This record gives sequence, C-alpha cells and structure tokens, in this order.
Amino acid sequence: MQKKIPTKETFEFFKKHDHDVCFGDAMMEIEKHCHKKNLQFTPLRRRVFEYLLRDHKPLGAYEILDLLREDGLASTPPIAYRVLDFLMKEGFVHKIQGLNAFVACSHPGSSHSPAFMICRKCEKVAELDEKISGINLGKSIPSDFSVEETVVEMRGICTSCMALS
Amino acid sequence: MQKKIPTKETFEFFKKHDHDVCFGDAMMEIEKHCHKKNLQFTPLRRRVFEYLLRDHKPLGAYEILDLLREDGLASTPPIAYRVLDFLMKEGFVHKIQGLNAFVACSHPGSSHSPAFMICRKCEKVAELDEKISGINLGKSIPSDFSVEETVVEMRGICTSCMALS
DNA sequence: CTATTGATGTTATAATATAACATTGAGATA
DNA sequence: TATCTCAATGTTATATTATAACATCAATAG
Ligand SMILES: [Zn+2]
Ligand SMILES: [Zn+2]
Ligand SMILES: [Zn+2]
Ligand SMILES: [Zn+2]
Repeated sequence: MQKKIPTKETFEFFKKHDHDVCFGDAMMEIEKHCHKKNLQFTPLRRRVFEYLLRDHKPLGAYEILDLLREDGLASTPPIAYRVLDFLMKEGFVHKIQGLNAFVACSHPGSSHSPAFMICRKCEKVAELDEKISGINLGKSIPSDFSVEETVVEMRGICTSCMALS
Repeated sequence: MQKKIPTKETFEFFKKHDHDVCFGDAMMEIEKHCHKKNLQFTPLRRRVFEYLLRDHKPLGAYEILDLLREDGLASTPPIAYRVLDFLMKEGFVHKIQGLNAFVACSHPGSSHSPAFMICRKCEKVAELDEKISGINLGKSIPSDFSVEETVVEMRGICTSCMALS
C-alpha cells in the first residue's frame, strides 16, 4: 500500500495525480473499515462510493440517482440519501453545503474536521485536513458555546480554471 | 450612537444584551448605507430586515413568507428570495448554509468573513468577526487555489441549552 | 423454523429555490 | 404634459433537494 505524502499531495490537489492508486487506496480503506466494524459494504454502497471516487467531483443526490438508473439499479430518492447517510456516518463521504452535493473523503480514517476548496468554475473540490489547512476553529471560541462539528468551505478558483480565463 | 464593545459582546453573544440598542444600531447602519449608495430601503426590505433583526434567530425563506402573509403583504417565494438577495448583497444578512436560513449580520459595515456558531438545540446563531474568532483561513492554502469567499459554521450547543439538559 | 434485523424498494409529499413574465410607480427626458 | 425608463414588486408555474411512511427481502440468531 502506497504511503501518502500529505503536504505535497494536498497542496496541489487540483493538479493531476495517480488516480488509480488514489481510487484503490480509498476502496481498500472502506472495505477494511466495514469489515472491522462488521458493517455491510453492499454492492449498492460500493457503487455509489465508486461514483463519488471517480474524479473527486461532488455529485448531487439526483445526479447519483441518474447514474444508478443508467446502471439499471433502483433510483428513487431515498435510495441515494440512505446510502449517502451511511457513507457520511462512517466518514467516507462529506456533504458540500454550498453545492448541495456529496464528495468522497480524501483523508479517510483520520477523524477530522475537513475544510474544502471549491472551484466556482469547474466545481471540483479539494479537501484539506485540519492539520494541513492551519485552521484553528474552536480555539478562540466564546465561553458560552461548545463546538461539536465544523463546516469550512472556501469558494474560489483553481489555477487550471484561472489559466483558461 | 452607542459604541460597540466587540470582544465582550461577541464572546457572550448567547447571553442577554440590550436589544433595543442592537436593533436600533442595525437599522441606522442599513439606512445610512442605502442612502450613501443611493439604494432604496423600501418598506418591504425594511420589514424583512426587521424580522431577521428581531431576535437574532435565523429564519427560513418560507418562515419570512409566513410573517409577510400575517402582515397582509405579498408572500410568494420570489418576494422573499429577492429581498434576501438584496440584503445579503449589501452585507446586512448572511445565509446559514447548515440551516437553509438567513440571519441579520451582527457586524455590518466591516467587510468580513464571518463565522457562525449555531446551537443545535435552540437554533440561535452567533456571528464571529474573523478578527475575533482567530480563524486564519486563506493563510495556509494550497498554491493552486485562490480563495474568494469563505463559509465557516460551527454546530454545537450554547450554555443556556446545555444547562437545561 | 420463525423472529429479528439491516438493507433495499416504493409511493407520496415536504421543503427549498428559481425561471419567466406582468404590473407598478417614481424620476428622467423630451 | 406626455411618455420613457428602470428598479421594485407581484404572479404563475416549475425546478431542485430531501424526507416520511410503509412494503419487501434476505441473512442469521435463537
Ligand atoms: Zn474527509
Ligand atoms: Zn477549476
Ligand atoms: Zn456579518
Ligand atoms: Zn441554545
């Protein structure tokens, strides 16, 4: 299993990378996780996770349903939302609030408070682990509030798209 | 016009404050702003802003429409969304992504990247100015992405609600 | 077995948001 | 004055996102 080099990989996430390795690693991780926790990584769940993993592009629930339909599988809304709930609960998928879309986690395993960079042109998304992003939420928080979960999303433009404009 | 004491006020936002002053200041600010930019702060816009200012509680677009209906005003979806767009564009209202709801800005004027604390029990929201929150988004960002806008939301529980449970 | 359970399937509907076009009214212009 | 223009508001219809409620199925624990 290939070792990750977080800083490099993360800091140029919008550039090309060895996606076969990326894809394979993620599949391996979720299989391992489900086996360990005695959870069922069913064909449906696998399929949806594959869609999301395919090119790091966030997909809306209804886009996922379209893909399922194309693949001849059941495709009513609850199907997608349930699978997504499962994948999110287990930490392998995140919701991008600003897009009403879902994306495969890029740093699975390590329990984290992710931050996302979202290109407004190509809508690709890169996930930063909190350690790398340097985001220090929860440090200087008022005394009358207890943080349980954070959502951090940055809209902007990636260099590829910037170059094209 | 009353001077604000940001640190104190912000760090105990979930506690009581002099809301008459708070309300009045905000109204003053938006009137001043619209006058300066030659924008129309119409009765409709004023009314919606008042709803949002009333108790710092985020309101969904359809809640606002209900309030407008109660007040005998037009209440079809575009009415609310257009007014909200205007108020957001001018920086006096923010959308809370995690709630699909809208809230009056607590630090109007100062162009900012706000961060929100959202109580999952009472759903009240407190807004932190970036200076106060200590959030340093955009500092350690990858070289292949240019940040234009940030969304930071913290879910958790406020001390009032914590005390009740 | 058969009872329970987790997963999937199905139908209907709720909740959120926008597109497209019509009307109004307050200045600007002629 | 007449009418032009433009921003704001009003209206109808529809798109998009998400959930409730209940039915079926298959693996397995008792
Ligand atoms: Zn992640
Ligand atoms: Zn891009
Ligand atoms: Zn604000
Ligand atoms: Zn609370």
